[in-house]
Amino acid sequence: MMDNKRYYITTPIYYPSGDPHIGHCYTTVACDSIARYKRMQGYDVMFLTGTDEHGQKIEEKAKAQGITPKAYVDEKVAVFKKLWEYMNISYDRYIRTTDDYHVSAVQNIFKRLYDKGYIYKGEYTGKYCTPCESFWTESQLDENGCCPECHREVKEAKEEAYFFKMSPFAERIEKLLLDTDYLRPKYRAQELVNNFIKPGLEDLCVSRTSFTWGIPVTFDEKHVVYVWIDALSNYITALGYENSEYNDYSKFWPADVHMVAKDIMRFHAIIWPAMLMALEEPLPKHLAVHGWITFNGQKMSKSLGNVVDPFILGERYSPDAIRYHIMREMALGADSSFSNEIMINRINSDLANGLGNLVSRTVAMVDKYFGGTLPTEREAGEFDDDLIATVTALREKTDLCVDETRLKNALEEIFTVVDRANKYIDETAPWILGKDESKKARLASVLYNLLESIRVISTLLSPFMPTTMPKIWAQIGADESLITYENAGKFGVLPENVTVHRGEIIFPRIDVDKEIDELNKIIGDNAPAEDNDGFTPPELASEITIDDFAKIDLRVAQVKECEKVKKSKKLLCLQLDDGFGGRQVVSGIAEWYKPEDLIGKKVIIVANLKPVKLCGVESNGMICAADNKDGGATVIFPDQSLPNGAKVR
RNA sequence: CGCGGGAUGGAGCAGUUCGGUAGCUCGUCGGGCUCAUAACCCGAAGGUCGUAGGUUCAAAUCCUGCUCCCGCAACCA
Repeated sequence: MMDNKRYYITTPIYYPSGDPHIGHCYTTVACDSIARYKRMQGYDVMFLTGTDEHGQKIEEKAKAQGITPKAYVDEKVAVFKKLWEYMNISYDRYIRTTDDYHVSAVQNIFKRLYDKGYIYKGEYTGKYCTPCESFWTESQLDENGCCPECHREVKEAKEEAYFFKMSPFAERIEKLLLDTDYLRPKYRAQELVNNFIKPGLEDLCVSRTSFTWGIPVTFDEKHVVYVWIDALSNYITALGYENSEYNDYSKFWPADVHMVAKDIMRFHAIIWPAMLMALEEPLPKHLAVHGWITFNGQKMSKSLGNVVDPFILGERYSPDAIRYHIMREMALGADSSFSNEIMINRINSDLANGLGNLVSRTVAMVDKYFGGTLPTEREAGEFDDDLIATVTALREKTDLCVDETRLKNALEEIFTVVDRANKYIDETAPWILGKDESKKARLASVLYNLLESIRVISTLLSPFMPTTMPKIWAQIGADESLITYENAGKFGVLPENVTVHRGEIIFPRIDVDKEIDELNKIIGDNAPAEDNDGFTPPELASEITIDDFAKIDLRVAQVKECEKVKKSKKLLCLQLDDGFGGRQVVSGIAEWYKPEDLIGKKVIIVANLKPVKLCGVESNGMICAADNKDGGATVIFPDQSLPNGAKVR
């Protein structure tokens, strides 16, 4: 029987190209809460987290700091681990993709897939910058279509690379997504199938020769294993798959839950199952996808200066309050907006006013009316049954929510009971009972029922707030041996003559206005130094000669017609009078300009740009625009009196 | 017509599978209480359930058109 009680849950392995922020906390805290809950239920839990430490970006970051990639990641990993310690994350194992056992395991996996014929050698085509010896994808190129590093021209080039065959698994993956409850929330499945599987699964490029900070392919030393196989296999190598460092694979695989944010859903929903299918290994049971934490409605980003530093918040409100807020706001699949105001209001209303105050007033009454120790005489009353029924039914409800990774709902259920208990105090009015010597037994019953309610609530809450709940147990006089999952389903566990210990206020109330001011100040201080009213000019491109400039033919032209390109959000299609009989240009400015804003206006165009097709529409040239400080673009409008076709120099 | 999700009192959400009194949290207002962290309890106001039609005795819920938002993809010369 006990053999079945195993639970394996993972966070993604994070990419340590910067310091961790509250977004990393989100996934990790969720997993930690589930892991703790499962342990409480008696499961043998494996909770894995770690870091994905290879790749070009790390290589570059390290180079910029003049240190080795390993030294760079060592430093970052220390910060991650410090944060997890601070947030009281109870991971059982921490995997680093630079760990020796992982490296050799990945090499073995790569070789196995090669031997099975699922990996083959092919050619990778992309944009190549000769001076930098680097390949770039279209989207990495700079605004002129040049190398993002040196801003010189790139050319189409090919390099040999290894590819992983995805197509043999398309049908099985489609079934996995549509017909099983693998993906949570499931409504994302249709989108994945339509976008990636129906058009035909493309083979995946799984090796690179353009950088060296990676796991070498054993049978072809020029190549390093690209992120997919390296990173995704962490979930099994950490259990000892293809290595002898650990020996838990047969015990814990398949995983019960992989928790990920939506930006990496695709890899976990399609590529990871395909890899496992190729290896002929069982598939994980669930992939739980959550949204991002947005800050005041915007996605958090360093350049906006709105990255929330968990250490700062934790210092002010305690890590448990942060944990609570994150989990309480988190809905599976959807983004959760984070703002200082929402967080503080939540902490105040739920933790301070609701739970904290319930503990405080209950303990205070036991103190006041009985000197801290309840007498053993009891007298039942009319509201008891309802309270007891609500409390004893709670465990089953939270069990269900946790199993379905709906942590928000689990917390909602628990706080419904907090409210019920607060109401019970009003219903029974202990302060009136306290004035009547003959009602002492009834009063003792009321207070005992409250202590028991608090015991159950705090037990079930302890996976979510592991630091604070023991403080509550101490106050209500609950010996920790009584704090068990078993007892969370029962009423009447505390000794009849329980003694309480009034202590510090568990969740202090926060002054909203004052705190928001101070937080804004802190966040302001953390934001990058701003000049130009928030606009930071990009670095200058490398020097060119007048001859180089002469290669660019800039002309004045007038917009004759303009319309949105259908199937595109950002493109406008413009018919221009360029003084040479007209031309059609497509420009990515639809987000900032309506067609009617532009008709009749003169603009400056790059007239000798090679034509391209965008979204199927031909574009002959480009319209000059400047980045504005809102992150948008502002078209450069020359004087309306200039003739069409006039050269700009 | 690329794919998918959504629009419900001031804010954030549930309800839509299998039509039948529109519910929750926060906020606002009024009342109560005093054990407690100016906390707690009760009550009230506030919604043409995006829009236009259709089916029905009855539609937030089913069907059709439209508008707007979001995500994915594409693309952003």
